[in-house]
Amino acid sequence: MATTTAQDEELASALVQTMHRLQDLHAESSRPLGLTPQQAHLLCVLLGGPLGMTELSRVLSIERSSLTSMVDRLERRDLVARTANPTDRRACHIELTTDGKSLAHDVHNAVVARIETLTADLSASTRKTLMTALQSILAQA
Amino acid sequence: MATTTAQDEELASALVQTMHRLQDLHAESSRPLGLTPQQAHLLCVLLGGPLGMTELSRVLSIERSSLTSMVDRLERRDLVARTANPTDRRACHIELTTDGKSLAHDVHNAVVARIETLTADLSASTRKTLMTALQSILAQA
DNA sequence: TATTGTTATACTCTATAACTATA
DNA sequence: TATAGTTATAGAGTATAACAATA
Repeated sequence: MATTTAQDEELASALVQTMHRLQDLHAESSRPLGLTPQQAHLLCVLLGGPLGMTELSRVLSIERSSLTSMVDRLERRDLVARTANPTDRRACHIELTTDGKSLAHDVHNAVVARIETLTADLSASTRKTLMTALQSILAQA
Repeated sequence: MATTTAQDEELASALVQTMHRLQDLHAESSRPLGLTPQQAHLLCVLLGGPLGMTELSRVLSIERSSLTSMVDRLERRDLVARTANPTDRRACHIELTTDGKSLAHDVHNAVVARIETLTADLSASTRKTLMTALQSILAQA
């Protein structure tokens, strides 16, 4: 059985605080570009290539029905497009338009730039250990 | 002028990914307790003591007008209460009720428990470095 | 005049349930 | 039957602008 120490809880709390701080920063970077944080996330995910609705909803951790309206709004702004899936007539691919790709790059760069200022003070070795730790955490998912 | 290396960007991207993963985990921990992630955040902030609307909106990074309706909903469920501020009749304190305090502890414990499973694999020294790095990042804010 | 909090309004995000078209 | 995506609906989160009461 797991014994939870005060240090464990402090670390977990620090991770939660950092999450909230990064969320704020993400929102602050998205807004000037005319995007909600959720829209920014969606566009950045699509930088990796087109995805179907079911797959995209899984990546974003939202219901497909919620995604439908999000995609509707972005499609109206010509930031994404629904394209037919040749091998399955029920399905579609969601892909970035030229404008969408450009905006996705902009928001990604803005977020990364903001975060880099937060990590600028860290030593090279701390940075390396941090990277390893984050990869370990992400691997649990 | 800042020179951005590929490693800097990788670290920033890993932080963003971790943020999204922790957000999901936070939502998954809140929902079974009947709370949205935003409501859970609000309640947990109030564990530190009562706050005025302006102060609370600043801590949560939302507009005061948005906070009004959130507090309305939580007050209807008897999780928080608005109490008068004796020294300023315009202002009020938002504080946890007995039920609210209990629920706030529950959600905090649930989130911490989930996060601890993610960091369980890290060595003591990695954990220590991670903690230091997070504190440095949080200090920038 | 400035500040505290609320109201009015309009969008966006989100889930659940029911539906259609296709596999 | 199962899956992909949508529609209908309801509630929650959010911002902007305008407001009342108090400082």
